[in-house]
Amino acid sequence: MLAIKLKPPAYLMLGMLRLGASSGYAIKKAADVSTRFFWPTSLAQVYPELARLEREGLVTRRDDAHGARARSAYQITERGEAALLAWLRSTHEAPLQFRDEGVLRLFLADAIPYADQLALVRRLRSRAHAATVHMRSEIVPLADALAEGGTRYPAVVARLGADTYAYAERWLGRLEAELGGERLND
Amino acid sequence: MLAIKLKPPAYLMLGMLRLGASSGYAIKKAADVSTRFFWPTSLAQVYPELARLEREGLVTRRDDAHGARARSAYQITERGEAALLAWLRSTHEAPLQFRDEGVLRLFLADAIPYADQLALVRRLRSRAHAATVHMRSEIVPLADALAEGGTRYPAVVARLGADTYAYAERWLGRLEAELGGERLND
DNA sequence: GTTGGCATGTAACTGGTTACATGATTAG
DNA sequence: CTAATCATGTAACCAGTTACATGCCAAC
Repeated sequence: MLAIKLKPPAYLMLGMLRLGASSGYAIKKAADVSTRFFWPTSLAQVYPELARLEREGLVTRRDDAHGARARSAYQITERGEAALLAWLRSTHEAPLQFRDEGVLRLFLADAIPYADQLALVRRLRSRAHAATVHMRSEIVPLADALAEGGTRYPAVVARLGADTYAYAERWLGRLEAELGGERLND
Repeated sequence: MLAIKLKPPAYLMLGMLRLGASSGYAIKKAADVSTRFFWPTSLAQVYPELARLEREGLVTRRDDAHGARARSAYQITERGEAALLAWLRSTHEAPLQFRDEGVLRLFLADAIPYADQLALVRRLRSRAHAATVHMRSEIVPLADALAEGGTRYPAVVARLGADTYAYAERWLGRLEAELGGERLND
């Protein structure tokens, strides 16, 4: 069988279909409360990508209108399933990449006086705190509910995210304390 | 004074000029060993952006040829310095965003059998391990050398990065152990 | 003498976002 | 009745990367 190479957003959509989402809109909604933190998605990506997947026979589309409101219900095909599994098993790991304006600021913080440095660190910590709280209170419970149906990895990932944010929060808290004590770069 | 709004790559370049890089090439080289992990940059971004900064009077350019090899030496102006400081002090925090194919795979790992899940987790852990080692052995020492000259935040950021990768590594190690013991989703 | 690093720049492309455009259904 | 949400799609734009193009200088 020919190996099908797709980009990550395509696998995300195949995966969401497998998890029960059927319309493009539903895929986007599901992504917003789960993969958003490590793979954000917009509707303008979802619809064209679904059309492409249909052309390639990785999903099938059927009409699923609700009253007069049009809706398409997509389903993953065997070919689609095979492509998804092959990707999940492939050993090639893309290097992690992230971009963050906050950390960039911190990197350049020697340019500003002590009080501003301290304020910056505080802001970064409170941002990490907000992220931790949000993950723990909003995302983890949803993922845990899924886990009861046997789909466990969303909960694993939610917890990884929440814990990592919490770690960053503690780390920045320690930095703040050190700065407070030491009067670095006044 | 008119508030100048620039995008993060522009501030990165202003900051690198402040830290002693003078040519576009040098900025790119410096970014590759420091900001790469939270703000990667390519030469095709650096040169046009420097030209733009010069047009806006945030940097000045002078000729700095080395023999017959052309080179431009840039310097941050007072206006440039002011713009950088204003950005560093501004309270608005852009939300952290990162994209990672590895975590996306983990999120969808319920689709593959137990052995493959375990292999995936192992790969993610070893990737985190490699990142930790690289940061600790390559990046942190360079940043520490800078710190002796009084520029301390690059070392702070390098340590934050190294520690966070190490945390992820431990976390994935625990997950691996749990999976190994529990035979989740066989 | 030849390889690798220094040095600058542009063109084409890719991946992704925001804004636009439209309309139905449902919950308050 | 009206606001929010469901639902689909396109067009324009933006940020960033890769590939191309060129050539000098230093080290081995």
